[in-house]
This record gives sequence, structure tokens and C-alpha cells, in this order.
Amino acid sequence: MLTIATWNINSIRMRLPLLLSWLKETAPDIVLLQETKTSDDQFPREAIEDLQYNIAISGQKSYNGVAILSKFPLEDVTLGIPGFADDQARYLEAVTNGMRVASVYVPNGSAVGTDKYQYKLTFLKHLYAHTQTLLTYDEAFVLGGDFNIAPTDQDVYDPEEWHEKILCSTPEREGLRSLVYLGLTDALRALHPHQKELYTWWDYRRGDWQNNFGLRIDHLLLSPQAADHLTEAFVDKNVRAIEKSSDHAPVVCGINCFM
DNA sequence: ATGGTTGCAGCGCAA
Repeated sequence: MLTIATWNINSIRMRLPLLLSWLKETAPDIVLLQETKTSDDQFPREAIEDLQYNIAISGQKSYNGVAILSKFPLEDVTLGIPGFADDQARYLEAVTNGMRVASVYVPNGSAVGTDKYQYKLTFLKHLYAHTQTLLTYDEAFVLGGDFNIAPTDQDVYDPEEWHEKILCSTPEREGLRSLVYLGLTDALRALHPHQKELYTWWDYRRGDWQNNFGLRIDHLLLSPQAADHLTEAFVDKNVRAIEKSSDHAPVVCGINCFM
């Protein structure tokens, strides 16, 4: 079985010791990282390569930044969404072990109605168009990352408080839903359709982690060829519980080998 | 409480 994880790590340099111990302990085959928050020359390559991972990165100073770690060679690495001129490092795609994977960090959007919100919707439109192209390849493909969107009220600890707020507004949800309706499977929800309190992000403020005030905004979206072999999916809350962790927990899925 | 915390860069901004 192949395990694939996505994790908004909130600074790869700040989180390096935690990442290394997590990699040693859980040994995922492929890891999609977001918010590495560093330029490529500052990326801690060696420490991760020492654990037998190949690395592809699209970094940026201070903000954003995505990476792919894989136990297998990384081929056909693509930086950015093809056809979308974006000066922010938010999308990275590669082929590894015969499977296409992409790490995406969808813009947060700040607040509904702002310029950043518009940029979020534009980004989603381009992600939709590119995903549409990828699905014509009829191959195993995993699009994972921090989408900064809670798909439904089921994915929010207090839907009334979050009603039409950023991460939960109808246009954002429609953007994500249209993407999924191209034919992708939301791995975590597909295997746990009724599970309550299935969250991936807890705000650092107000003691939200301690109160389990979370939202499910990180997703692993699988093409049909990948979804057919999906065996498990879970949120790794253990690592979120550790002191000085990221505000996001990893989402992990298992895919039966089919090559 | 338009608050709270964190990371980066270098004390304001993004999340």
C-alpha cells in the first residue's frame, strides 16, 4: 500500500524537527507540503533527503511555498498552474511511482469581498481548468493541499458563527464543489461520510485546539483511477497535539498498489 | 472583545 499525506506545515524551518520525527514515525511514501514559507536556497533539503525522500520545491520568501516529498523519483515537475501567471508559489505537480500528484495552497482569501477573496476565486477557476485537463489523461492522480475551504457545514464546528464567512462562503464552496464534481473523490469524507468533528485546522487563538473548534479545509482529492484503490483516510491529530505544532494536522490516505 | 496567536522579517502583515 502507498500512503500519501498532505500537510500545511506553517514554516518548514520552524517545523523541521517535528517534520523529521513525524516522517520517521509514520513513514508516508508521498508528502504534499504547503506554507513552507522559505526561498529555495533556505529549504532544509539535506535533513529530509537523509530520510530517503526525493524533493521537489516551489518556494517563496516569507509566504506561501509548496513542496513534494517522495520515496520514489520525481519526474515531470511543474511549478505553478499551467496557463495561470501567478507570482505566488502555490502549486507544484509531479509524477512519482507512476502516479501524478499535486500540492496546492489555495489562497486564504482574507475576508469575503476583498481583493484577496477575488484572487482566491480566480485561482480556483484556473485550478478547475487545469484539473479538467489532467482528468482527460485517465490516470491515477491525487490533488492534495490546503484548499482553505470547508466543503459543507458538516465540516465546521460552529456553522452559524462561520455562516458566509471566509473559508465557508457560498462562492468558495461552489468553486470547490465544481472541482470535485469534475470526477474527484474527497478521500477523507468518502470513507467517513457521517463522522462528526472531522477537522484539519484549528486556529492558534482562543484555545481553539483545546476546545476542538476546528474546520476541515485540507483535502486529498483523488481521480477515479486512484479512488478505486483507496483503502483508508484519516487526520493525524497526534502531531497537531504536540507543542509548537502547525495549526494544521496532516491528512493521510492509503492507496493499494495497482502498478 | 473587529479580540485572540504564530511566523517572518525586522515591528507590520498574512493567516
